[in-house]
Formats: sequence, structure tokens, C-alpha cells
Amino acid sequence: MNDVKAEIELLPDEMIEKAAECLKVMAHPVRLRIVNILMQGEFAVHELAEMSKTSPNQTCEHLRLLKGHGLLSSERRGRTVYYKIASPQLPGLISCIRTNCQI
Amino acid sequence: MNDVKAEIELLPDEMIEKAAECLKVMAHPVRLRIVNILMQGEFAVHELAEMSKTSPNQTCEHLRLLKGHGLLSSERRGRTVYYKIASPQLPGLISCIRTNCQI
DNA sequence: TTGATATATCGAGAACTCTCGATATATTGA
DNA sequence: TCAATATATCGAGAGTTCTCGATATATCAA
Repeated sequence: MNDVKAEIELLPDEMIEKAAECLKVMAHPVRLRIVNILMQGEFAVHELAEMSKTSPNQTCEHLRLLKGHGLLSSERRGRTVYYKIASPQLPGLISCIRTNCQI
Repeated sequence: MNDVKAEIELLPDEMIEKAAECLKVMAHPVRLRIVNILMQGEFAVHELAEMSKTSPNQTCEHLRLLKGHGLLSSERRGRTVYYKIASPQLPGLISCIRTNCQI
């Protein structure tokens, strides 16, 4: 039994925690939709709210969470705030999710 | 505004929900660890429990959840139940997570 | 300055997930 | 059959996340 496990690669707890945290951020329909839209360019909060059929305040909160994890960045131009993808890894992750999670 | 959105690809709700559900299942440190271990072969519940430093009953529940979503399958041999990866997409997804979620 | 538009934040309650101990079931060997 | 081992299920309480309405802030144009 110990022989079997001696050969097994066990990833460090810290790495596992980090990845689980990253997945948790993505594991929400509205956030997934927002990120999929942002794969196609930069959009304003109210545009994202409308396209994801979510109230502006909820959209803001989802955007804040995504931005807080370094996945998005934002820029205000006039009274409008535009969000875009900030993490270089995000497009790869999303396209992989689309392939492997039946999207 | 409508011009911009007319060109945007909006994935069907159903697909988004399904993918979010799939990510939610993976978005737990113990389940992520279990799946990473099972990438290296078939293991018994008590082995997985020990390697993931989780009680057997909790390990069972995580395994049940993963199996319930079609990600794992199990086979009893004697009093031991062995779990392995059942979903063909899972290895690709995991390796992508390892690349893009800093694992 | 005022009103309109756009975004952001806060607090409370609902809903969901996690964890744990207790208990149940299954299998084997004495 | 009985005890031991292995796995599975259940219910309660703790902890999180989600959602919503209310409110705050920021910017612009009249």
C-alpha cells in the first residue's frame, strides 16, 4: 500500500487551494457568461448586464470579484466603465472549458 | 449599441449552466486533489482518503458527487471499492487547469 | 447647480455547501 | 455467526455564497 503511494505525485496543498479558488470564481453562470462575452472584446457594465440578463448592481459585483482575482481589468471613460480580460491564462482556460465542459 | 451586440456570440443559457455546474464540482480542494490522484491510476476509497488527508466518509461524499456528474466510475472488488476517471474530457480539463490556474 | 445616466457598495435574508458524528450496509475470515 | 474492515448515507449545525433593494458615488449636459 505504501509502495503504491510512494510513486504518486501529490501536488502541494497551496497549489491545489489556489486552483480550487480560481475555479470557484469561474463556477457561476453569470460570471462564465461575462467572461465569454469579454473574450470578444471590451464592454461596458450596462452592456454586460443586458447581455447576461442580470441587474447592473449584480453585474458590478460579479465584475468586482473577477477583477479582484486578477482576471479582468477596468477603465473608466466618461461615465462608462469598460471591462476587459486581464489574465493571459484566461482565454486558454475558457476555450478548454468550452471543449471539455460541453460548451 | 445594438450594432455592437448584434455581432456578439452569446452561448445558450443551457450550455453556460452546464459548464458552471461542471466547474462547481471541480472547485473544491479535496475533489481537485482526488481527481489529480486518479489521473495516475485507480485507487481505493481509503487510499484516496489517506492521500487527501480527509476522513473516509467525507471522501465517499466527494467521490459520490464526482461520480454523480459522470466524472468518475467505481468498481467493488471484495470489500474495497476502486474509483477511476470515467469522463474522457476530464484529463484534458485537469491538465488545462494545471497550466492556467497556476498548478 | 440640477437632473439624468452609469457604476459601485452595503446589509439582510435566502439558499446552498461543507463538515462532522452517528449509523447503516457490504464483504471477508475466523 | 461474529468481529473486523471498508464503504456509504443521513441529519444537524456552521459557514459561504447569492440575491435583492436601498443607497452612494461619478460624470456629463443642460
